[in-house]
Amino acid sequence: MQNTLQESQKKLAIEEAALELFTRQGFGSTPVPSIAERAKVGSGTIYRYFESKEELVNYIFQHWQEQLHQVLTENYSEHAGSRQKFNELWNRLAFFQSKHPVAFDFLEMMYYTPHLNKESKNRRVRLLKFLTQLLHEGKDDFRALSPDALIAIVWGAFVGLVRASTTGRIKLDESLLAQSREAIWQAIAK
Amino acid sequence: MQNTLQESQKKLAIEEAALELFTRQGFGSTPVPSIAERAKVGSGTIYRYFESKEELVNYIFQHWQEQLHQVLTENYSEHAGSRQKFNELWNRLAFFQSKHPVAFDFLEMMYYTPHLNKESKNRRVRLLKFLTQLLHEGKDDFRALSPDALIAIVWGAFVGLVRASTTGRIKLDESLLAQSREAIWQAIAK
Amino acid sequence: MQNTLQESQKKLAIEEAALELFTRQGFGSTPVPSIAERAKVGSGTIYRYFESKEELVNYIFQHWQEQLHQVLTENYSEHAGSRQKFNELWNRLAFFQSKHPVAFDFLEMMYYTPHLNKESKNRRVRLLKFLTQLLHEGKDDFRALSPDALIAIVWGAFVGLVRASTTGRIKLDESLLAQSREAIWQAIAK
Amino acid sequence: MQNTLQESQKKLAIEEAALELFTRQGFGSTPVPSIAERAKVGSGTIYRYFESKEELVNYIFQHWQEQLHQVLTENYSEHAGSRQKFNELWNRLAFFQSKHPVAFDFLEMMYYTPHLNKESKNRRVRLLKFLTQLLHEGKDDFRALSPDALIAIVWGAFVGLVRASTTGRIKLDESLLAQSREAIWQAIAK
DNA sequence: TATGAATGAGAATTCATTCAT
DNA sequence: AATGAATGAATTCTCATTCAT
Repeated sequence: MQNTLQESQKKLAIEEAALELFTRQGFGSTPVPSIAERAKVGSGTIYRYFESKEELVNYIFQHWQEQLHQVLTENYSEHAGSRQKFNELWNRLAFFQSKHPVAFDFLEMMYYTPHLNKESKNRRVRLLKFLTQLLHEGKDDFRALSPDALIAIVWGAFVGLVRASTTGRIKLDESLLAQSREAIWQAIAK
Repeated sequence: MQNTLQESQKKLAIEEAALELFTRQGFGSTPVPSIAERAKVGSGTIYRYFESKEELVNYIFQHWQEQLHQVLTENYSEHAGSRQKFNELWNRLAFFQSKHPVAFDFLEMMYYTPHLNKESKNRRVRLLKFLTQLLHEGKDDFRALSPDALIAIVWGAFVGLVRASTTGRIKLDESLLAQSREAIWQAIAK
Repeated sequence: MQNTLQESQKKLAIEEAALELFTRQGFGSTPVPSIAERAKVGSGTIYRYFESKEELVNYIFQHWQEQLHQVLTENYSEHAGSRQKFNELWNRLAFFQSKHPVAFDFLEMMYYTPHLNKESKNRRVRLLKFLTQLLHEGKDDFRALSPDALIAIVWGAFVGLVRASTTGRIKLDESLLAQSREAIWQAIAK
Repeated sequence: MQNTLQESQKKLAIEEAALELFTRQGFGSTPVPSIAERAKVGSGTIYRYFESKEELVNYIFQHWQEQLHQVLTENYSEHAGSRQKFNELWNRLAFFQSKHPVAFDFLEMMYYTPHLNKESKNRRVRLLKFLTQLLHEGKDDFRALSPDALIAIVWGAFVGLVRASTTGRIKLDESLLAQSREAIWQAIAK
């Protein structure tokens, strides 16, 4: 059985179940046996793939952080203007969130947690650095705020919309996404 | 011992310790005895004041949500314009966050958790309704987005800045606060 | 305040509450604070009168065993016949049980428990010895069984009737008491 | 491992240990870990088989009540006379008690306890109903007392003998059993 | 490789007892 | 004398992890 290119079905089921439960209940309130049950595997099986619950949560974090990284960074058109780059970024963020809403919440929730190890935190930092660089390149087009502050505003606003959608206060559809993209652009543009 | 006007010192110490630890480690990863230790009380003492760990977390949530509510809602000038109202709101948010940074993080983190009961969630909703109403009153001055969406953007951006500050990426001082207030205004203003 | 002849009201309230709760729930399932609550005293007060929960249960046992002893042994007519003595014994047992049903159950329940100390067990033995002697005196009138066996039968049958009455299967009134006295006499008489 | 016909060895060891300790010390004075220790299992194991300590005690009660029921009710000869039926009942009671002395004490002790649930109490009532019916069938041969009263007397006397044997006051051998059977017959026979 | 029964350390909670008032 | 808040050891129960099959 080819296990090089393709992860074991069981391992995937475990990751999927853990992602769901960690996100819904938090790391500390999620028993390993309940992950096993949801993944339809024995709880011993989890320990064939992951050394511990901590390793599991870090693995998942890194996996999805990587996915997010790829979506946000791949194939950026070099000669696009700041506005286009921003639109692109916003759209990709929305794309990722819509494809993987639970993973997005998970990443957002776990990053401020003591359960992540150095490497996991680094992965996040790496993405932030890319975004910083992106904004830095067009800095003349942006409000006189540090790239980090601009990113905090954009990212935070997006997360705010996602949360409001999760709690049912808004419906985050194409139209709202486009309108809010325009709104946030106004916030950061010079 | 005067216990009428003043909450028991022990109870306050417990609330304080629990706030800190829940925020730092999460509800499920915080053992009751560690709260007791930090509060410098016996662990049995916690159960004299709170029926369970769940009751404790809800009590703290409701207490701070109430504080936040007061800060954000008290004494609004009726005849202020939208811009002034927005500035006021932002400033108050910043004021509360700077006075009670841990409590702010706690509220932000716990609201999306299954550990809160109905009443706790209601308290949050009540605040959101107030903000909705505030924006609705000046709706002609705002971008054509639902009040809920506008709030999500403003609140989210603010939280984003706080988070970036917590992780050390930015320094959230008076100046940055003022600049970002201006930025977000541009996002929501018509 | 005279405390020599008369026990403190508080002490009596504690004994009364403990008797009730120990009997209903068992020694190990009765918290000291719940005794205090029922006795309407502070839980510290219990420890002014009794060194420990164990001392309390033994005190109560000895107290009621003493009462039972007195009722069953006082003023026996020397020149009564065996039948009359038996009737007298049965009637006194019934009298005590009807006056102090909870105490009777308590004594019956606690005697087979490891919570009683030597002295408490001795008190019971002393009563059994008296009864043995009583039966021994009239041994020619009784079935050829050891006094201990006869006592076991009589006492057991009485307890059986009390239990059936407690669970509501029978009504232990004068008439039934008299009839069963006659029945048991037939069991032990020669 | 064949687990269809045979209960798990561990479960049996737990039941056995709990039966012993509950009987000796009472429900409330028996810590779960001490049951585990006696059963030579980890204390967590107990909770794999029983949801709680309460469920454990009820399970054991129902199990042994069932055994007692079978012994006392199986294969009664339809055309036996009252005297023979009574002898049979007494002998079976003695048989069960001699085979399972601890279980007999346990049943006797627990029935008057608030730790049993409805179903457990019902099991006992079912047996009493059977006995009532048995006595009712031969009611012309018995003293003019309600079947429930007669049962209370017989059962109580038997328990009295068992208790006296437990405390070492008598030796409950074949001969004494036969003699006391005759004695009790005299108590209940017309 | 996969399982899930078993474990015991650790979690939440209770309670016998103490002690400051 | 009386209280009841406070305590921490003990109790019930959970769960991360192991291991025999």
